[in-house]
Amino acid sequence: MGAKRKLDYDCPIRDVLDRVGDAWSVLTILELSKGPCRFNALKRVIDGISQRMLAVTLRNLERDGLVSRQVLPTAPPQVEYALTDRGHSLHGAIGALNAWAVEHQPGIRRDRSHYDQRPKLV
Amino acid sequence: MGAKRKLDYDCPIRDVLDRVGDAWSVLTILELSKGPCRFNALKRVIDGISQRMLAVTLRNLERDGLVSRQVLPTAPPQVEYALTDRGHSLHGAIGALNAWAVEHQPGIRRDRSHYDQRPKLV
DNA sequence: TCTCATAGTTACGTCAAGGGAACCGCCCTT
DNA sequence: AAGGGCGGTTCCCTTGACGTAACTATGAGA
Repeated sequence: MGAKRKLDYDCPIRDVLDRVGDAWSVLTILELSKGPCRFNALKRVIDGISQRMLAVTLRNLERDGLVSRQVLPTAPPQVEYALTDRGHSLHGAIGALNAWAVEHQPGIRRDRSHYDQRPKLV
Repeated sequence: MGAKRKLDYDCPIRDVLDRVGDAWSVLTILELSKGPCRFNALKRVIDGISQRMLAVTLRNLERDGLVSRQVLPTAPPQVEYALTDRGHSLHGAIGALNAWAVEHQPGIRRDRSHYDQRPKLV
């Protein structure tokens, strides 16, 4: 069984982790938390994302009701993406994790380099 | 550049996501949150994990100071893994995310199947 | 002596996530 | 008429994550 186990998700957190574990999803949510944004604007501001991955990511977020997609009747038609209420609440939850990360990163960094430098005393 | 971008992590949340996004890490933390446990005991209780992945996962968790590894002077030597304080606090943060997941899963499920059934009105 | 358990490591093959680039129709500007 | 931005889709190919299986050492028990 190669790669990721997309196994039966009776477990709710797995559903979330599938989204939160994906870096592009998180970055997209973080960007959209600042306000609605259009496709190419997102593409420009999310550093390193490919056009394809942005499309895929937005589709998944939309599918989960985290992001809304609105086609503006302009010419040429523009598409505006925004966080839904649910998306905003997930952003909050991610914020909590982010707070943990910010608080503990220095210690983790320290332990990590310490671990890497120690001899292999298997 | 295939698969995951292990890019420069100035961003703390990326560090966390690298761990939290990994299903095995989360499952391991959840198991260890119940109390210390030995290698093969973990292997038996974490459904579907391979020996190799458990070893890799534990190494990474230990490296980040989330899990401690203690060799017991028994014969044959047994190795007991346990959450550190930091590990416990991460377990708390994951719990928050889990709460969000439990609360929103029904809605997500609904939206998801709704999305899947709607015609492709591109 | 043979086998089992404990706690791994190493080698190898596979498979799908994701990057890159080309392509699409539409409209605007030059 | 030729380019350029918008909002994607489709294809191919690489690569890294992961499972499988074999191998390690040590000591207990039959």
